[in-house]
Amino acid sequence: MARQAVHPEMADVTLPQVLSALGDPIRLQVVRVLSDGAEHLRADFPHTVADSTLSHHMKTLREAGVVFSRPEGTRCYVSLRSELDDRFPGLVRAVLDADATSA
Amino acid sequence: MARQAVHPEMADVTLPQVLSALGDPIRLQVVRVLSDGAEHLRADFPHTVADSTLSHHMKTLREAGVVFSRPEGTRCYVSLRSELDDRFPGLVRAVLDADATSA
DNA sequence: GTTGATATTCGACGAACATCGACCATTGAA
DNA sequence: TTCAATGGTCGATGTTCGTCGAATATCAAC
Repeated sequence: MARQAVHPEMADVTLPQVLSALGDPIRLQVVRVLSDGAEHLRADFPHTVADSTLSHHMKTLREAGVVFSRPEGTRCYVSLRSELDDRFPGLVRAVLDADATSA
Repeated sequence: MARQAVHPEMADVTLPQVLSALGDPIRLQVVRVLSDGAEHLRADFPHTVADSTLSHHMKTLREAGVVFSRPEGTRCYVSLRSELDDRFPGLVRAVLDADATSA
């Protein structure tokens, strides 16, 4: 993969930014996959869009402080950023619960 | 005001739609004002944008099932839609709490 | 009626976004 | 040292979004 791991400081992350990032069906689907707390690879995420498009969504989630990307070799392990819960306690949980009960 | 009351069925409201609606600073500010559970008038909302712009944001919130508009005379009373909490339990509360603790 | 207050709609604009295909960068292995 | 695999970046394109001012609709009060 190309370099890069631009993760913002949690203090710089705003609530509208986070909600906006979660307010897209594909990105929400990504977060749902990550909700088990484990690291996941590209293969676990939706193939409903082009790879480049998914990259874009990942970038959005990363820049909103929602996910953490850890490159390893040619792979890229993605997980939820736990610090997000320090900044906005209970928020992600509430969103995931809402997502689960609305299915 | 022009006749209007396009409130969607709660069942048709999607989570991304709600999150997207809340993912804007001005709309979030509106929801914060409404968080006391009471009805509010235009005058209570931010004057930082043009009236027409605020109308637009109100429409977005209405169509996302977040707020309820009740015209009365020339006024327009706006409040949070309580059914939203039936559809996505705890969501709005979590967002408002996150908003409060991040200030 | 006419006027004034209040809110929505309309038409327009630039900015931001989602999407794609094509290309580039990094790495591990043949 | 090539090569394939993985994933990120770039440029283009069409769409949506936030914003405004102006026009319109509604109602109250005179």
